[in-house]
Amino acid sequence: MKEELDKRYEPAAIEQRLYQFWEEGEFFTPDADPERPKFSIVIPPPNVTGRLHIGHALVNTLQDIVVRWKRMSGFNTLWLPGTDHAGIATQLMVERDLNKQGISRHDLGREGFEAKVWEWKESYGHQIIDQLKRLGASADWTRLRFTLDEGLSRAVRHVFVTLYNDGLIYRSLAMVNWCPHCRTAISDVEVEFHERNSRLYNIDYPVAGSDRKLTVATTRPETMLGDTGVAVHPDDERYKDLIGLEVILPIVNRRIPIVGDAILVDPAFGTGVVKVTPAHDRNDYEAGLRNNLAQLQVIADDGRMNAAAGAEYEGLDRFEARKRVIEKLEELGALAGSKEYTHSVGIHGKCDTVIEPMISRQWFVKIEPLAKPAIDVVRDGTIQIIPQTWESTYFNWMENIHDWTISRQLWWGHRIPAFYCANEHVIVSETDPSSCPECASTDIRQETDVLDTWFSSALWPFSTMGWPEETPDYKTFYPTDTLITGFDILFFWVARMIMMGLRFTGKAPFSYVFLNGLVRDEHGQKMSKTKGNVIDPLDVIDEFGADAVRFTLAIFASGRDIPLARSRMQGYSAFANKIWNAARFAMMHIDVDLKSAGSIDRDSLRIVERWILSRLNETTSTVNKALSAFRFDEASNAIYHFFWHEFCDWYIEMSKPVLLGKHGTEDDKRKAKRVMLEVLDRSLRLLHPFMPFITEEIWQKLGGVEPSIMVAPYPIAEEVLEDSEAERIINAVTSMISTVRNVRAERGFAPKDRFKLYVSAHGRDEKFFSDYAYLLTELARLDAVILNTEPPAGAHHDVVAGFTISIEFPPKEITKEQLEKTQREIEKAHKELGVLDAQLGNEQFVNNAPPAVVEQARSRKAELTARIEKLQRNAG
RNA sequence: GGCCCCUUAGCUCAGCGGUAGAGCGGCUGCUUUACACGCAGCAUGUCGGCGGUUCGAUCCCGUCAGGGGCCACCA
Repeated sequence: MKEELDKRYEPAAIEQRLYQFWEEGEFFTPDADPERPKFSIVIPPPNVTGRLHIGHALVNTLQDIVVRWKRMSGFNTLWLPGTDHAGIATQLMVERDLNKQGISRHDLGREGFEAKVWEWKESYGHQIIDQLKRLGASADWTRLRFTLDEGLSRAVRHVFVTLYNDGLIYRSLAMVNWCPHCRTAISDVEVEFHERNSRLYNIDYPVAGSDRKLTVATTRPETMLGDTGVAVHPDDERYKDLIGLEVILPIVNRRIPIVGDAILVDPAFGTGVVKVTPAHDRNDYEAGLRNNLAQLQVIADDGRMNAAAGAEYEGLDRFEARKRVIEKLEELGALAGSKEYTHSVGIHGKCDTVIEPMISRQWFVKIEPLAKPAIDVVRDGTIQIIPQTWESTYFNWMENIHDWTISRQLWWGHRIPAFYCANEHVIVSETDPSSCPECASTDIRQETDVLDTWFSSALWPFSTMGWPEETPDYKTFYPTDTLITGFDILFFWVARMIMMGLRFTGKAPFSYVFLNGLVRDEHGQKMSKTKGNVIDPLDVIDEFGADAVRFTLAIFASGRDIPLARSRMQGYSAFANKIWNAARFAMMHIDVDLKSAGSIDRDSLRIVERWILSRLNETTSTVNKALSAFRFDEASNAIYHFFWHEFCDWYIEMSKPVLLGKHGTEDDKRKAKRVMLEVLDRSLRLLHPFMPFITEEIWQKLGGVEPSIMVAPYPIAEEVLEDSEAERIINAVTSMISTVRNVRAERGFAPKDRFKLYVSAHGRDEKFFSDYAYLLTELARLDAVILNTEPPAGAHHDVVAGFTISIEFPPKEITKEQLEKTQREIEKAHKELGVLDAQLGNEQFVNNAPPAVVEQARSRKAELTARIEKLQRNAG
């Protein structure tokens, strides 16, 4: 071997080359071996025109970790990638671009516009895919899907038609959330409520034929133009006599009825009188139906007032109309005051426009029959949501679910497979009908609305596998195993996939849902362009390497929000460099590669080698367990700690005397090299899912049998490698070394000063400390280790890991500070001893506590007693 | 109003019944032949307050106080 590595790890130099090697080697594509168990996962499809942001980086890093882990663990693994057509988002983006050129989508017409968006998709659709590749994502790109692909579109049509025929899709006039900017209906979950400062206006409505007036309050005065009634509580003594009379609506001077409505009106709230605008308010709509009030639409699709609002207001934007109405009311003396008011306002998150409730004919999914079984599978554990605390949120939402508005008045999306004939008969069909089955009319036109993007995403786990055909992929890989996504789309996506999956495949689409948190900045603030605290994953990949970015995301990923800091990524790029240099050191000494290295004769190993293998074994066990439980943080932490602080800090240092020929036989050296190679190999494989690039690069230089580390077997813990004896003794050695270093620094000696160490050890331990004294002399920089001999007067005494030791220093004045420090330590030990004495003196403790705990307390007491005695000698 | 989460070292967080931990930052040494993106050492905590359960509580239960999230309501 003896191959030289560069002194520093340069990620940019290898990442692209290795990714290309993987892709060309077809390592991401599962084989057709039906003997091996399968593992499958589908990507949460990013928007096709999107750009990779840090949230994508997180969710895809976690998926890739799981996928690489499973693949190496022997599963026939499929990670199925794809993109989403993202109806509104994409349409808005393309429209914005057209607007810059002074073109509106209406200039192009529907077909022309659609063609334009497809052009966009061709130009920018691969961008996010390329960016995922830079992250190291090992998805099977040969199976790349897009929600508007023909196959997926057919699944969409099939589901729509089936649900329609089952009576679960209906078309109806109803109050919906209308976005005047996008000019489409949107579903309830798409409405975001934000607190806004506003004013609450009181308006006097004179009662017709009386000198009384009713005062109503509103934050939306312009809607009064569409009022068709006022309501009071039927039992309200103040007003009940007025029910059945009319008020005269100011400005428009229309007479509208006073009705009694116990549901709409809370007599204790405000004036106890409510203006009723059935066409522009959800509650008023219901109240209007109950009381036979007219529905008068005064706001048009585009958010401007229409002719029904009156000539004075027609054509004005609703907010401009609001101002004018207030002015007019003041002028008429009908404004009875106003006050500042904070309330939540429905906003369309995609375009930041205030939602206008509107009556409109839309398509809906009757959701309750779909929700029930979807609740059951989570309740009975068929699907597990992790962290589990999200389950109550899921239940809460599913149990109060409303019908799903699925039609969108957009051009970009799956056009609803419904048709109307000249006689307005509705034909719902997967294929285009040539004539109406009811009236034989051949004058057929298709519904112009498209479906909510989430309608197609809801089918993603099976539509991507070729469903409704029973394709080999569908049979092999559906249902999938795990879903990893953000909690923010639990309702939008996860819940709907569960409902649709159960309904159409009869199976839960996955068994585990891991919901990751939000990536925030280092102080827990949301990342936003305006705050300027956004971390661009591509920037940090350039700066620190993909492995460091991935590792940082993983080590924070426990399901909570992630406070991401550049300093952490810098820290883990240092870790990558550490790995690189450990490998560099190893390769300077190791002279066999993995292919030709024989097996290890464990029985003949020296204790240092037994120890590191035992530590690695425990790490392996921790990592596998943690990954099974989606504890990415615990898994990555365990490897980090092992590699840096056990393997590098201790094992490599302890192996140097042997490797450099300062100690031991040629055979010892050969074994040390073999174990060094073993630990490096296993560590790299263990680490590969987290840091795929650097591990591949080094592992290939070590000459692995498999063509790539990504298809080498993932380490599993083996009981034979557990070695408590080695752990006990090496723990004592490292503790002694730390104590010597510590005391050396405390007493103000230089690192080059050498001392003698006296250790009292008996039986097998005496043999050990005699054979392995070099570990102490080399690492603690000692002259000699002297066993079971009375140390000279003035030596420093201590008890470490059960062994009494003394350090013989050259004569040097002990300072006051040092004495005080010793006193503090004695006090601390006394305090702990006091606690132990109290415990052991307590019959309840001795009788009730587990024997191991009592035993531990006894031995700790013995050690503390001995230690206090030694420390007191140090203090003179 | 309903549900959920958080409060532990200067910062960001692990730990969740048996002697308080990590990373970053700070301080002191060290050009030790893998790595100064390094090595060694040091410091700092009434584990938010108050009760309770327990032989024992940072950990379990109750309660109060701060902070955050989701849903519903908001004339």
